[in-house]
Amino acid sequence: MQAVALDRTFHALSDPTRRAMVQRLARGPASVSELAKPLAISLPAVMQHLAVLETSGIVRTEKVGRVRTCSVEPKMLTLAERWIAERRESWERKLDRLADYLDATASENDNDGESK
Amino acid sequence: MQAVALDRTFHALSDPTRRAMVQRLARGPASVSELAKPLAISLPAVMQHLAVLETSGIVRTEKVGRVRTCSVEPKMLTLAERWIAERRESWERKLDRLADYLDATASENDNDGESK
DNA sequence: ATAATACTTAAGTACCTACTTAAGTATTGG
DNA sequence: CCAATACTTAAGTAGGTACTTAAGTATTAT
Repeated sequence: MQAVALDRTFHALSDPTRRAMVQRLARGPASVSELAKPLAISLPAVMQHLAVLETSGIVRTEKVGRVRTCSVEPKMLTLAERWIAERRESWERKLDRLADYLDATASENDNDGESK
Repeated sequence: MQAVALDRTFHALSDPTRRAMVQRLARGPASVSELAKPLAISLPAVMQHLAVLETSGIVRTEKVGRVRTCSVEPKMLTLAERWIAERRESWERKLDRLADYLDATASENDNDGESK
């Protein structure tokens, strides 16, 4: 099962600083210090957030020379997105069937009719 | 901004027990004890998870007599789903533009041609 | 070679989470 | 009425999270 992957992905996205980092990276790759620049926290704190994002699989990083370049890895985003979408759609189908049933019941009452 | 709502929603979804509860509720409303039955934790623990889901807005509950009935509230699911989808799509558009650019560069090298 | 840059590691602190057991409060069936 | 049911509240505990500052280690520019 992929439960642990979802745990990590949703946990990673539950922090506003990490979401800001993902938002920045959605525009394209960035170094750690570029990522840190708009944030009002220390660089080690940024590193810790980055580790959470990387462990979850949302972000991939590669170090060349002294610069670590970070980029989005969309697979995990897609996994999380689909988990939500599937439950939401299941719920909405349920609602639709209920509406259909209520409509059917209402017209039965309208003409007091039964098939057969 | 809706940052706090996203914090709470993603946090709520980051726990496997809470996701199991959402999954059950996606099939239709349930009482607290129905929700608790398949889970290997105490009822107070289930209540605490339920409080997290309710505070996040993912689940709505209503008490009638001694039974509290829980159901999915899809608005917050949609909000979270769209947050992910927008960043993923932004990243994918970026990749597409890069691919286009590389294609264009490649054909320039093929025929060494420039328009005009 | 020296110094600036770009991270990285370590260690400590204040809160937050998920869980437990024990003891409650309403409702409802016999 | 009395007891079973369905939750609810309270309090405690073990472990996790998000930060901090201080002190590193590589790389690159002068």
